[in-house]
Amino acid sequence: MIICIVGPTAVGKTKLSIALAKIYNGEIINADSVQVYKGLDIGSAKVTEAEKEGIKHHLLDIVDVQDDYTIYHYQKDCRAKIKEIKDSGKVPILVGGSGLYLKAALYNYNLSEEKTKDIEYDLTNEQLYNVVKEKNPNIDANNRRRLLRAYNKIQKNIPLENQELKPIYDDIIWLGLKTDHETLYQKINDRVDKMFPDLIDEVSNFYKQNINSKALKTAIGYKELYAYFGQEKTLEECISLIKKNSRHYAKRQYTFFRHQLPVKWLNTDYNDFQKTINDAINLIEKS
RNA sequence: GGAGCCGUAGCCAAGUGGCUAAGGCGUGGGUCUGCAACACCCUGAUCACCAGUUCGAAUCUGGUCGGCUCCU
Repeated sequence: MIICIVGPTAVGKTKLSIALAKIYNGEIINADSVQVYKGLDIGSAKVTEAEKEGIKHHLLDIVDVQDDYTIYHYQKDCRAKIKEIKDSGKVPILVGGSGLYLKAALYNYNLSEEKTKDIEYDLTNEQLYNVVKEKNPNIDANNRRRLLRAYNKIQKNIPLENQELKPIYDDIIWLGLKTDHETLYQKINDRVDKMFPDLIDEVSNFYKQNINSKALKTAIGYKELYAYFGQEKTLEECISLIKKNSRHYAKRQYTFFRHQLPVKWLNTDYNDFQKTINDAINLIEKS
């Protein structure tokens, strides 16, 4: 059995995962693209030692912020951890909001290490699209990043994958935590407010060292504060931007989990979390 | 009581007689086989109300309602 707990940011995944780990003799594998980095603790809402309650956690703090970690690395690391935990007779519990990371780890994505990054070509989107559509007619004609990705592959003679995607394990239980939008948005706002002022220290440390890695340029809570330290925005503007970006992110997460993965949903009951845990157990027992 | 300004989508806002009322933000809905906390797409209007002028009105005129500023 592999349990996957997904859902938007701030919905209570961490809490549920600890409870289930205790019940099912599980160990937790992080499935969050930011929490793999060392030092990105507050902004990514990483579990604290106290919150872990002695449950073993994997794939947290495994890379330095200046290094780039991608879906390829996650696929490899996560599969290794699943095997390791299963071999020890325990239940792997994957927890996180990075949908593509989970899908890559658990589905038959055919990834291999790429030494070089995609290069920019002096071509318009339309020109790229005209080449790429021959191999992948479904590609989004406006999405330059994905067009470039496909174009680079074509230039390097790497075939564009088109085999059917399916899970590589047959014992995955997908649990999705959700709550109504109003409550969730309130939770997100509260969570962001509580990150301050500590988050400022966390980020200024990296800013002073002039680190501009992928993680810091893309993670919510970090990229916004860089604009504050760069004096492009006031702190107040940054905070509301962090909240806004978190809300947008939560919305995209819902969409991804709803449509890309066979998730069984349950509601978070903030007043009686034991009820949420029981609901989760019921879903697991039925599977 | 008098004078002036204003009323366009949830918010901001362009348009001041003529194609189908710009745009931004938010909201909602999506896409996804390698940067995924990424990138991208879709989404809305009895132009305050009523009457008039006109071939044609958000735009001009009158009235009503509402708001703001100033004067007494």
